[in-house]
Amino acid sequence: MMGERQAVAAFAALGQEHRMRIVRQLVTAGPDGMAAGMLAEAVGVSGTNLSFHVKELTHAGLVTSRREGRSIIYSAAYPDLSELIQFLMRDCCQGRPEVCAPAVAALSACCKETSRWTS
Amino acid sequence: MMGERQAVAAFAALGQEHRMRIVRQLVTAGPDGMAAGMLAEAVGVSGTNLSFHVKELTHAGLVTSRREGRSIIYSAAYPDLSELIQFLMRDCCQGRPEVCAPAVAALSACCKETSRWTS
DNA sequence: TCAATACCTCAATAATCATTGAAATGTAGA
DNA sequence: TCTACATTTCAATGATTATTGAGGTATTGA
Repeated sequence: MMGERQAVAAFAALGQEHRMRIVRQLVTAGPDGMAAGMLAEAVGVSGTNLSFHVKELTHAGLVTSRREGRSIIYSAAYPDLSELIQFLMRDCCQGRPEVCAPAVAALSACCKETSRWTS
Repeated sequence: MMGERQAVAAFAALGQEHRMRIVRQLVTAGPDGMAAGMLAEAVGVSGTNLSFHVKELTHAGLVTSRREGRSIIYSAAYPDLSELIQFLMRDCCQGRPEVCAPAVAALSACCKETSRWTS
């Protein structure tokens, strides 16, 4: 389960325009991920700069990588992203369920087709 | 609806140990909020420092304040927190519902007593 | 093995952020 | 009005963070 230290690191990582875009790009790209070059172009940063930000995201546990030929492929760390969300939710509910109720409602609608996941 | 700019600002605000604690403390404290002095002690920072961080959180839209006698009372901005969560959820679902399904499951369990909120 | 490609690491610089203490503001009660 | 109290503002300092360019490493195909 995700601790405060780790959650703070993850939020700090997401609190930067380019890193937020990188994560969103990778989440959209899906489990197959994207090569560094493509990702840099999509996000609009130099290769060097992408490398820096991706390393930050990797340390925060939000992104993983693998080599494939002469490319390095980055992917969103789906399980860790999910845990971060759960961390935020868990805290938001501390005695105040009315805070996250609208969020869970929106989420339920968004994920309706997978509502068979029930635990 | 929350935009990227605003979400980045909110995440950046949460990506700092003391600010994260301030927000959690206020969320736990409920809508009645907490006086600055109490909050500073609870979080473990000086009054001056609390003032700085609370201002950051206010700019990020995560905290609101009101004067009450000679105290200033801070409260969590529940609606904005909820929107931030929804922003994260919305993005996590872009074509990949399996990412947030575990989170929504955990959330549903946590907020079971308010499941009458259905939109 | 050579040259080209795709990325990364390192060091330096500029920019932003966190913390502190001193001084100012606004509020309440005598 | 005077004093105590709660909190903020300001200026200065040190600590992180972001970005860049130069040079390095791994992989591929000729």
